[in-house]
Amino acid sequence: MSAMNAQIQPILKIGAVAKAAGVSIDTVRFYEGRGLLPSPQRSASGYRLYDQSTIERLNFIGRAKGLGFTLNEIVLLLDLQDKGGSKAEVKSITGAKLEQIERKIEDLQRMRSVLGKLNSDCSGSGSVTGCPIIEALVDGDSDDCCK
Amino acid sequence: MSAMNAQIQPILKIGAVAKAAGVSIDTVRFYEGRGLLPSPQRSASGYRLYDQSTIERLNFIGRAKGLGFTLNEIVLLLDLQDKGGSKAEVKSITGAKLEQIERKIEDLQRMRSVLGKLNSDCSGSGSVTGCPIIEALVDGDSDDCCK
DNA sequence: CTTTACTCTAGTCTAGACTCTAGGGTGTAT
DNA sequence: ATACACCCTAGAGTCTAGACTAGAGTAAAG
Repeated sequence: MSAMNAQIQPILKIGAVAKAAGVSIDTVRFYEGRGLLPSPQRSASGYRLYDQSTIERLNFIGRAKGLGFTLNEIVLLLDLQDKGGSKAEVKSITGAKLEQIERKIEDLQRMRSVLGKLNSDCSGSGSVTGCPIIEALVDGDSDDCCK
Repeated sequence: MSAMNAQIQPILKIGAVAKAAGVSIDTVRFYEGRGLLPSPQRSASGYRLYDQSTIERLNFIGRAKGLGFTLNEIVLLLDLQDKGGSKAEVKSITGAKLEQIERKIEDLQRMRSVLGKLNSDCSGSGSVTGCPIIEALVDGDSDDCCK
């Protein structure tokens, strides 16, 4: 009964999990060092041995990264999942991230509007003398935008 | 005639230019090493000596940074100004930056919309079990957004 | 048996923009 | 004379997210 269960989960080496999750082998080892993945079992010769759940965990990490979370934040998220946190804790992380994203969007929009205006003000022909872009940088017409 | 001119520009030491431009002394030295500032004159004892124009140059750098340019790009911009480039060269730098900013804004907006939806889907009370945010990360409902 | 593919550790390297450290010398006010 | 602020150099450290390397051992196929 217990002797058979040992074979139920397919045993994967690092190359296989990496490939299945679409990351590099280096990344898998790096995540282990950063605490995103637990230390795996090892074969007699020292090879890391994984099962399917590691692929899912790697996918979780990839999705969280895609939403803008840093690895440190992902560790927190994984911990909440592993150790059973509260929804409030999850929301406080995602809420903070959302605000961060919003602030960054606003910054970039300000940059875009200033730079877009300067860019269209500049004729694009002739020497740099009198270029409105350079002039703005020199004498500070763009200061309102810049911090 | 020429003997008098030597005193017209106030001579500033590094701490004074740094303070006037709102950057640290380290930053001034760092910019010198990176080629954003020319090697300044030195006093007999080796102190760096600057004049007003350095403060303006530091302000230029600060404004360009505020618009999203990297130090390497700012070197290019300063070179165009110093050595007299063309408006077209300036525009090619700012145009590329503008596109970069636009792409970044789009990325962030995608993140914001996915994360915002997840965040409002989550009640925020009770254990993490069944939290829509975690679930989305686990089973990939957010994959469309994530790259 | 040999080739090829895979894995191991440990450490270095990248970009970007600083920031800090150690161990000194200089300048001025009291 | 001495305290104190200021300045010098060279180089290392910080943060993020890995990529890459060397040198060595292991596994599977022909």
